[in-house]
Amino acid sequence: MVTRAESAAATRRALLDAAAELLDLGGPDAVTLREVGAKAGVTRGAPYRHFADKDSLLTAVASEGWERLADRVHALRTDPSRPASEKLRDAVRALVDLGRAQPHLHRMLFRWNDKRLGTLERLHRQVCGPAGDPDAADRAAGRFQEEFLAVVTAVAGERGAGHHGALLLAGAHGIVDMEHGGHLGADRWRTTADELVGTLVRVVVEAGER
Amino acid sequence: MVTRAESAAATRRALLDAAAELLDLGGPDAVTLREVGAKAGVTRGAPYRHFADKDSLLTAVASEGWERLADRVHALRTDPSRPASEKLRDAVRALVDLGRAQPHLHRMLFRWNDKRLGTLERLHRQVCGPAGDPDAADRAAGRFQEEFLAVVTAVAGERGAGHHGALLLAGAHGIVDMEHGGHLGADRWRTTADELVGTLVRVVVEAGER
DNA sequence: AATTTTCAGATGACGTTGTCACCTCAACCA
DNA sequence: TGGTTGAGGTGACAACGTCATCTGAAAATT
Repeated sequence: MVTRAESAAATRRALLDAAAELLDLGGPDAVTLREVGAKAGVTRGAPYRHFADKDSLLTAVASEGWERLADRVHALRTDPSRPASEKLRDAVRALVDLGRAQPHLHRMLFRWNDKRLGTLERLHRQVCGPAGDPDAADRAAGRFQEEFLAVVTAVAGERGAGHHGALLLAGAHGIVDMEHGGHLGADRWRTTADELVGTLVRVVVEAGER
Repeated sequence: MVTRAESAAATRRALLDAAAELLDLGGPDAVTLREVGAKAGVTRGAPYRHFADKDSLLTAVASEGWERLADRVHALRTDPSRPASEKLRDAVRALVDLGRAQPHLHRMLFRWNDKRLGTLERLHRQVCGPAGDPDAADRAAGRFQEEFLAVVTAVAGERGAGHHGALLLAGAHGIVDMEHGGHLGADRWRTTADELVGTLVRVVVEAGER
């Protein structure tokens, strides 16, 4: 026998999986609540028992993406059998790999607060208080950032670690994003995304050591 | 008296302006063909006389964004009154400024081939031949890249200019994109987007000189 | 054990959207 | 001048997000 809580949890999981799969295949617009429901074996209205709206569902998917990334970097960081510099390279590569394997999810990770127009967002938060769901994604992304920052610190020391960590993250994200857009494909640059990531890490680490 | 061609050209312009304005205000989803038409003084069906579909309209807007950027960098590059290193800094800053002023347009610039799933896209192009509209955006983006590359070459020389140019572009794009997403706002990094751009340019130029 | 409450899920409905087929009519060309 | 063209208007359609309402079974209460 299945308790109600179990059944609900299973449905929620199925909804998240279905949404993630549709996201990978066709991007956010391809994630229709009707099809998500169908894939999860429920009807179009069911998702509203688990998520406030479509955006919340996608935010939850992004949230799990950050979690996975954070776990991976954490495992990497706490592995004593490898030198710190290798760890940093692999931490960056973890982000790049996820971006390569799941381009649309990558886009989602760096877009969960897309709707806010900057200023409007802060006003909204001041008035309504922090919303429940976005904060989950916020926290998950924060966990990844903490882990990543720790890896950077292990290599470059406390001094300017945040600055260089942010530069690494932004650089890696930019490279992956431009690769998706086809902006690195032109043979104008005479390079590849992999070479760029390599140079990025080397150059930033050297700057950090100085 | 207005000729038909003039009237049509004016409508097309009005449609592009309206779409660009709506894009700036609320992102791609806020660009409704109905509202675009209304702003341009026509009805919802009229845009289809000028653009194949909504995506083509947005692609055309992105195309003009690239054009503007290319023009700006070109003017900068051919100004003899300033040192090459300053020009490079300002070329990067041109991209950053546009990203700051028009976040949604920035997103659009790096996303005009979002729908393609990489492999699928190439198959489609092989079968159907190059589509008319995406190639326009492609060319406009290419013009910007050429101009930017020329600026980089003037500073760092031919050797590895493409590599370092691509790294600069990807880095700048990544920084702006992360800023939009709020991922630089956390005081975890103890830095700002401006500082990051500064470090990026300095570090890459140093690497290029070596 | 019987009854009430709760809540996941189903269903019908509504407004909005992109898109198309069809219509109109003024500018254009022969 | 009469036919052609093509920009724009209009009605219609399917798909979508979302909500109000209903249902039935699990859970809580008595």
